[in-house]
Amino acid sequence: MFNVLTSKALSEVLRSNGYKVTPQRLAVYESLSKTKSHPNAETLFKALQPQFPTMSFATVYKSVEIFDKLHVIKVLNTGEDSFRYDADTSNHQHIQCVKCGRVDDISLDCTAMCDSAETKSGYKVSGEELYFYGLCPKCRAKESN
Amino acid sequence: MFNVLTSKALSEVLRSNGYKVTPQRLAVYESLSKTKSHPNAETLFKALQPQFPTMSFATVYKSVEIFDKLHVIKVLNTGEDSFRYDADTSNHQHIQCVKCGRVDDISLDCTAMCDSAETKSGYKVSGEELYFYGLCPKCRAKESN
DNA sequence: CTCTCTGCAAAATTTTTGCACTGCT
DNA sequence: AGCAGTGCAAAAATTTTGCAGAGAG
Repeated sequence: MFNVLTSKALSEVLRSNGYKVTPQRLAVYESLSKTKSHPNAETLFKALQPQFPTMSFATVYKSVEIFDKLHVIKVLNTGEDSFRYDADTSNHQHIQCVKCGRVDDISLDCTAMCDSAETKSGYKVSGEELYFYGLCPKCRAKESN
Repeated sequence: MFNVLTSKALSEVLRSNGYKVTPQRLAVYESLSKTKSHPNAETLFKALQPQFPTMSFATVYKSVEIFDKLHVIKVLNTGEDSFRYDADTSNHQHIQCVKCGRVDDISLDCTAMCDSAETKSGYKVSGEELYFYGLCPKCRAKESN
């Protein structure tokens, strides 16, 4: 279901791939794994500021780049100007509110669709990114007022 | 199937929405509608250079922004650094080669999946963007050498 | 103790904006 | 003729890079 790593597990992944375990990297990952808001680099950076006043943007970007490379996070691409990040690497999709911009998780089975995509395209499909857009429950409620 | 506008039809859409019909806008749209390569702004700009040496990046961006607003093109978001554009507004999806980066069209029926997304999320779903990733036929052939 | 990582600032990239001039209607 | 559009350059926004000093293993 919800699939995030403990600090210990992350440390192990980093170490075994030749990356050093640093407080900054642990902090970036921990911050990401504790939210469901799918933050972008700026939001992530701001969230880390209070506890890590010296943390820099460069470190945030360098950290998520490594995490992405090691497949311990997912990079989301909702069509905004900046990327969002998700520590939950379980197979799931995302839906964004066209009004307030929030991004939520959904869990859909898309094997049939991927198979169909493979057949129709002639590609060897290795992954997919599905984004849905619409009005979130809260905005729907406001809308009907 | 493949759903692009003639210059005449585009002119009509522009005019009826209060936008002026200019050679640059027609050229940007025509260039987009004549390729299946889903170019980004830079590629589009370079393709237009020979015929329109004075064309600027600003004009390309301003044009596609209007086209997007009028729903006569689609903006693609494959996860690269820049956006790609597609003049085909028919209901279809995209697949990108993880090796050579090319983007191809696929046509899938995703009504069932959208319904499922709506039910599971509580959102009122109004649209979706599906991206598949894998090895294109050409790169598969090279791979097996 | 070595060598990677951090943090800062500067650079690179993509996209947007301001403004004088052009040209569509 | 009026006013939106173009084109240039400068600005903004996001991400990347270089490098000196800090710190993990």
